[in-house]
Amino acid sequence: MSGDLKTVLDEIKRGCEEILIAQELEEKLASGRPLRIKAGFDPTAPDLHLGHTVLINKLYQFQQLGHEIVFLIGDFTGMIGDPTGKNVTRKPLTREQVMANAQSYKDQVFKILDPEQTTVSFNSEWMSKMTAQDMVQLAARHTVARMLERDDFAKRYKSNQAIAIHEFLYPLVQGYDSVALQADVELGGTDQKFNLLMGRELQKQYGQSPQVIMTLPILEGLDGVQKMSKSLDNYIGINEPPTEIFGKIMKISDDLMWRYFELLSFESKQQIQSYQDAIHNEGVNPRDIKFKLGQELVARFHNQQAAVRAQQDFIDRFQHNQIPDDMPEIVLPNQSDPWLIGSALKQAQLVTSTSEAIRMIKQGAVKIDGHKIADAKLQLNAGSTIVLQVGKRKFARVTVGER
RNA sequence: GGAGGGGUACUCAAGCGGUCAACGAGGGCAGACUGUAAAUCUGCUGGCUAUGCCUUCGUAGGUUCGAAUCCUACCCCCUCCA
Repeated sequence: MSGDLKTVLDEIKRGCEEILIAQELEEKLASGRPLRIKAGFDPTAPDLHLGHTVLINKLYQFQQLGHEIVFLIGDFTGMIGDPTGKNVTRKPLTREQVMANAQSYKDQVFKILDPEQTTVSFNSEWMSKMTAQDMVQLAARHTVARMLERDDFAKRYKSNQAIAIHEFLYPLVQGYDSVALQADVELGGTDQKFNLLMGRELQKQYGQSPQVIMTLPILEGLDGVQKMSKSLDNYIGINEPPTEIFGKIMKISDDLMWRYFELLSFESKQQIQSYQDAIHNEGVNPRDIKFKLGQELVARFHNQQAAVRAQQDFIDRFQHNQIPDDMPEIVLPNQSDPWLIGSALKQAQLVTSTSEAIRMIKQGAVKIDGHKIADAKLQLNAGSTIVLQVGKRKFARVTVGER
């Protein structure tokens, strides 16, 4: 194996949980022809966060090496619903909905992927042409025993929970997609392993060279423990504003930073290693390395200029304790009684209730124009404009109404 | 169909007639320390122009001066038996 190929392989394997079969991947890469790399996605409306981009980054890597990416939207499989034990058959989305969601995917993933080298396809293209006979023949290629090897099926079967027959079709259809696409490699999350292997099996039976499967880990969220998800509110959305992305990156722990470097950064492994060395050997502040990660990600989802600004904003605000330039502008309506600080904070949405406002004041978290206040019954001067601050991050410029 | 057990704040989980806006833990928020990191320490963690008032312990009634706590009905969850 040439040294060059070895470096390529190293980067391809980076971050992967499992590659089956690694040997075959090496052979396919060594052949020199562009490979077809498949990854499947739900047809539901996407709202991508960094966790989702782990997989997309891997696709991008392949793309950089000149391979063909097939971004497969499972509009047909979406009707079935990936078996979880609770899912019933989902309502099929209308064509319009599918197309709208597909567009939304494109808007998001093309912040990473090169549209020129990406084929977006829908599995209804071939699946909806199948006759009942075709479907039966496809089903005939697999046994119930094999299906029951899948973890969640096995569990449910053992505990006497219902498994509807159509649930078996999900892996079959997903697997058949690989046949239809003649995929060389399929990427997926670790939870997709069974389905990915199904593709291999079916390809063998259809006389194709079986795809290599690569599973990628579920990214930990900002807490460093649980998986990144919107519902746990430990995520960084790729559509978030630059200062948010940058700020959230700065908030992660040092340990998690390296994990993010491995899975999210396009820096080479050597480069990342050199960062670690710099911290350990030269006493470089890890914060400054974190800056690089923040910069890279903001630049990816916005642009280089925004990245520089986000960092400067961060430095101004937190290292120099400056009040930021842009913040929500709130006008408190005129009223006969003077505005009390508690209601004003609530009105400005810096707290959710006046009770919370009073608690915050007691804890010394509230500042007016940068000066800490202690009086929970403070009255604001009618007609004045002030900057209210709660904690380190929440600001609002407030104009107090006349009496 | 029968027999038990249980539903308490964001989550888990005490409380089993007044001192309960409800122990404790986790999470979250804030303060200190920092590098807005982690770890650690401290405080807070129903609402309200607020030494008081209002609403909350599955739902609806009832007993009582007074109920998360007792009674009745209903709904939901779990376990065992058939």
